[in-house]
Amino acid sequence: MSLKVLFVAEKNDTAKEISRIMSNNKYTRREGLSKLNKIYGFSCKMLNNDADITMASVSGHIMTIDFSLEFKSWEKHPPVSLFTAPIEDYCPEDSKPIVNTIVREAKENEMLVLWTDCDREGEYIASEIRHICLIANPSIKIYRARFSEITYASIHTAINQMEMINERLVAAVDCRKELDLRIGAAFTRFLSLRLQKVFPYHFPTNHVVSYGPCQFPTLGFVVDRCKQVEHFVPKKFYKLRTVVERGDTQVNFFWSRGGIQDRTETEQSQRGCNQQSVAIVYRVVSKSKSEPRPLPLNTVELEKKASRKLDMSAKQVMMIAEKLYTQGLISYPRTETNFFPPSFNLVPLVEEQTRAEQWGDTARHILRDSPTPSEGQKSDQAHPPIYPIKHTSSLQGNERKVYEFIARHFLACCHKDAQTSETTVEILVNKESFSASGLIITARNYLDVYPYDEWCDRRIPHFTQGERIQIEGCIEMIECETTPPSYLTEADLIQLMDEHGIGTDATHSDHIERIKMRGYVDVQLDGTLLPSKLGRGLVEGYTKIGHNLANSDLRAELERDLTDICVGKKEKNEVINFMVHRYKQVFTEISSHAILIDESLSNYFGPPKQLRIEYPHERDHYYWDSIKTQPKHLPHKCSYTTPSKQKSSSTRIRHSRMNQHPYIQSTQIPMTAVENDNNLELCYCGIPSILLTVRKAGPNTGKKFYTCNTSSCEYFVWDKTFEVQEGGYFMEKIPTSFSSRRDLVLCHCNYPAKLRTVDKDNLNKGRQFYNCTKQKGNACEFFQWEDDGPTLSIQYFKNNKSISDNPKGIKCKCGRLAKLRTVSKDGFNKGKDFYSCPKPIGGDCRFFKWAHEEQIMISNNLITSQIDTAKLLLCECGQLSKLMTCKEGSNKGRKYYGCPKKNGRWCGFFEWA
DNA sequence: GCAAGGTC
Repeated sequence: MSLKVLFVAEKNDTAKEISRIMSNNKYTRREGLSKLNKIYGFSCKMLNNDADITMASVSGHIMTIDFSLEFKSWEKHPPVSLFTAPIEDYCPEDSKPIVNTIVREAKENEMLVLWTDCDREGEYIASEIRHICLIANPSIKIYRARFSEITYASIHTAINQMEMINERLVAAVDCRKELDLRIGAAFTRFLSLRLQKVFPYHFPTNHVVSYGPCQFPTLGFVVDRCKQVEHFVPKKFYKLRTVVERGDTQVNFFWSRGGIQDRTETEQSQRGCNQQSVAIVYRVVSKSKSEPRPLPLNTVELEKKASRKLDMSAKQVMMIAEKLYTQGLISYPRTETNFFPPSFNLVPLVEEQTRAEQWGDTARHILRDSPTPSEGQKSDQAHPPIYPIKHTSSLQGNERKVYEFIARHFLACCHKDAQTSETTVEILVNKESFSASGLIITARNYLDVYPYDEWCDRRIPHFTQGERIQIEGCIEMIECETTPPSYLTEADLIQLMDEHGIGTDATHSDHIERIKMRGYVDVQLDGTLLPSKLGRGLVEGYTKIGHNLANSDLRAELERDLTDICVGKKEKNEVINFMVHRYKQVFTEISSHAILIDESLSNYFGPPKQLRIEYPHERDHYYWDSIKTQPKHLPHKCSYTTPSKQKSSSTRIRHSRMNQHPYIQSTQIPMTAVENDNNLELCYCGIPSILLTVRKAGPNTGKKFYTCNTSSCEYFVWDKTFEVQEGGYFMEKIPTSFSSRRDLVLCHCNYPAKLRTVDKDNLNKGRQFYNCTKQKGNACEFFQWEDDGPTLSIQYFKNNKSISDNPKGIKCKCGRLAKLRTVSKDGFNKGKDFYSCPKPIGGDCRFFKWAHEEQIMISNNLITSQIDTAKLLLCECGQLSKLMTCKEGSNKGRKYYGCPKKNGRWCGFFEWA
């Protein structure tokens, strides 16, 4: 009885090649449910058994992740919530035929062998396939085959040394995926939504201003280079030169000391030399040198060299390479490997190229000496270097250029190094040495087929050692200047990304393309990259806040953590928790200082067109989080105002804002600044905040709140000493003397409190205090020492609901007599009475109870079982809050109350149950 | 509408 075994590879190409090798070319092929992934069949020996093999494949990752439906809307939840929002795995539509094929085949086999690439992502893809197969066939035995190249020897070694999936590698990829999504999405939503509001003409609704941990460092490289160029200060330096005529040739002899910055010293040497009329040939040296042929081609080199030499972007090059690969013209183009394994048979590949009209001769020449490929050191342990498979002469345009480059490069590295002879002639003039050199290519070898390396002869006439040359005193001084570095080309950028570990070989060109698409960089006519106004403004804004998100160190640090997970030094959750916490802190600081980003962008885009501060719940959605997380007293980074200049009057405050703040000039929603002289509420900038009144019609009309006086931070707090209720009372904060205060002290029942004296024998004997005038049982719990500091005073207004409205003495959660109020908001419950805490909103205990039980109406969208009726809470927009459960994160399972509204109408109310 | 990573 034969073993029935299912093999699954990472891509169809690998599946086919493994099948070919293991079956000695005797395999069958049938269609799968996915057009691109065929199913191969063959028999072989496996674990000392006969085995019937079914070889299937996937196309990279099967599953992907995204936030749960609840968090898909950009407006429903603040971006900061994405740091902890639930994430779900799902199977995209185009993966379903692949999954269905694997499921079908897994049911038919007793063993599964995973042949995915031998890297971190390959290990993860293996785990995805395992997951699917186990659902289809829970008893299937699972093994992992590891191979570093697709050769007979490697495949047979892999099958005889099968292993288990390395869970650490899987955990590392899990970690990367989650962090990339959370961090990328949080910052992208935050920035997009903000700029859409602040610069609506430049960033209309739905315009995306993205952040990603790879794309932003890529932008950072471009910005850095641009700044290096701009800040470059040229320095003068001086050289000496003399020109010697020999026959028809003029030979430039340059001062052996090169260039020096000291002009006086150079002039002294020049004068000394010019006193001589004769130079002596001191030394003539000729030496042979090898000019090495290129290394076998990997992806990074293909992108770099082809984009340099073929006038194409790296992305274009890769897209064409992929097309050539699918046409069977070249090998797999995503590879890090730059050496051919010893077992690799190059001869048939070179033979194929003898058919080429332009380089066929070189191919024949290589075959005569047998190919000897150059050898690099890099390997991805999965793929060979890029080489041409079939010759074709039918390609046109850029496809032809890329194919020709790959073919010529392949032949060049199979050829021999070029040989040169370099001759250096040194002359002495007044003890100063001058030299000239020439270069002759003695054997072109690989250069015959590789025009991308530009070598040419630089001939020098014959000189004899000891020879005397007339120079006739013509030593000249040349004044030079140092020059700035050049702007980055795509090739330079790929080099930097490679060096700093930004992205992978397969994604470098994607990241470059993305920062072009987002409008962060512009491509110059010469192909170099310059940061756009947007790209530059963003990097400058983040840097001003103190978090340069464009720095590549952030990604490098994550890569180190991922490596630590792979080697068992760290745990996945440890890294996720740490990074989420850290980036959330960065996010909070950036969101509370985002004015600095606006400011940086306004340097390029002009003043913002819209007032940022409107009605609190219409402010940026991260507002809610910044209040909840209370990032108090961040370093003062405001640049607009100083506290001392704006304390005298409300009018002056407003003028100072209008004069100094570009946003205020285009205020669309009028606000009133209130007398603020004694305000000690400091905003996050550490300066006195301003007290404003909500003017916009809505449930909070007339309410007052403190916010940053310069709009430099996101500070926002409802004023707890003011409250305007329908027909209610008006509380005003006034510092009162103790004597004048006496008649005004009210208890929680809103009755004048009674002044009493402690008569018990204790430390407070004789001390006076206020409490409720009513008898025990009916009295509220108000208590206040008479000799305490300034307190609140209250003026009555008409129609105040009184104690008679709470005859049952219903108390709120903080022990005060609950206040009877009426729902004024339009809606199902308008006009209904309810009891709530008497304290102003913001400082209240959030107690809620309908005045008449029979009136209890629950919105249709709430399910009764979800509501803890003992704790009905009103959210900030007047709705009954909804009891919900955290689905993920450190608070998983913990219940909380939140605003029940959806679709961007969510008010931000939140309280742990 | 957001990230980065596979592959096609």
